[in-house]
Amino acid sequence: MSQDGVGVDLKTSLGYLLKEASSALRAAMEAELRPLGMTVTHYSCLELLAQRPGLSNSELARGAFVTRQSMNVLLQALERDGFVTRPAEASVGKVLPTRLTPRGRRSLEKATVAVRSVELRMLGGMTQDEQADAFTALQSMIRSLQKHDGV
Amino acid sequence: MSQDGVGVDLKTSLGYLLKEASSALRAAMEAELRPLGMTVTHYSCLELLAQRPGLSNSELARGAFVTRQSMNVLLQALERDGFVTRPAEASVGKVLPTRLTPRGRRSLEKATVAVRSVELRMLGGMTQDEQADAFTALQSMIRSLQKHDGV
DNA sequence: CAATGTATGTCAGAATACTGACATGAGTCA
DNA sequence: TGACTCATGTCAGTATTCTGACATACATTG
Repeated sequence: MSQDGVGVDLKTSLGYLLKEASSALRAAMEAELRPLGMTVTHYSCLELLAQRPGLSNSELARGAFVTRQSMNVLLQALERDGFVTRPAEASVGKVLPTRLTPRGRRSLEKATVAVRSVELRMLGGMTQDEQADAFTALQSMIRSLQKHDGV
Repeated sequence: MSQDGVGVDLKTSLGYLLKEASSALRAAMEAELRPLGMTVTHYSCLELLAQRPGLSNSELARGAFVTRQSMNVLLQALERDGFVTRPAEASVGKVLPTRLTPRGRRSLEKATVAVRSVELRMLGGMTQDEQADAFTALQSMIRSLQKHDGV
């Protein structure tokens, strides 16, 4: 467990730290959602739909950071289990707007409480200013990374 | 694509932003590593070994944020392809210290250049102070999240 | 010394996400 | 109008990671 400074120290890399924080957050969320029989992607999908009803499969995929193929199988399962509904045919184009059912909304409510506790715990040791700094820093990173490849 | 503020705005959630940044970073890294025939986990493993030779399978798994089972299959592939070596038997306990081969080191060098360019791009739009703020903020989040479950 | 707890390496099966590919609908432009 | 580009939904197969389980090795504790 000793640290021999051969080359770059991973612990000084913002990229590594970013991955570590994201991984810790995901693990904490999964631990909270597991008792509810929900995965993080599952929850993300429902939360997105609650905030923006009528999102399409592709839009949900982008919002949950998975491929549209992955989101598609998830949506089929959610539809089969009665958490969401999609029209059988598209009214315009091929886009099928998705909406939460009452059951989906109830399921989401419990999950939201659990997830919010995780986020609050994560922010617990930070001042308001530190949170604001982190916010702008993360936005800056995202912007820089997206600049290069596409979009 | 319009934003109706139904409930919590995901764009104001630090957790969501964290996931977005991490996802963008991973995507950018994968885009750079793909031409080299390498995945992010693959690269992480090699980088960890370069910095701390002799790490065990479990230690590598924790460092790369995957399970030790996942790291095990990766190590078997890396060993088969001659990038790393592990002793046939443990000298103490069950721990098998892993080391890079010259071939593994050469492979890592190319990858490091690619990955470093991504990290530099990510930090491009930030001042030194902003980077320091982000660093402490991320560390704070990690600490808070780890406090609750284990360790 | 024996019992317990913790950590490791590994195998097997299941869950999840991915890449590749195709057809369809909408917008653009000559 | 017709050719082209782009985005979407979806199917199929592959790849990766995970969970569960087991045997083993060390440390601790009575």
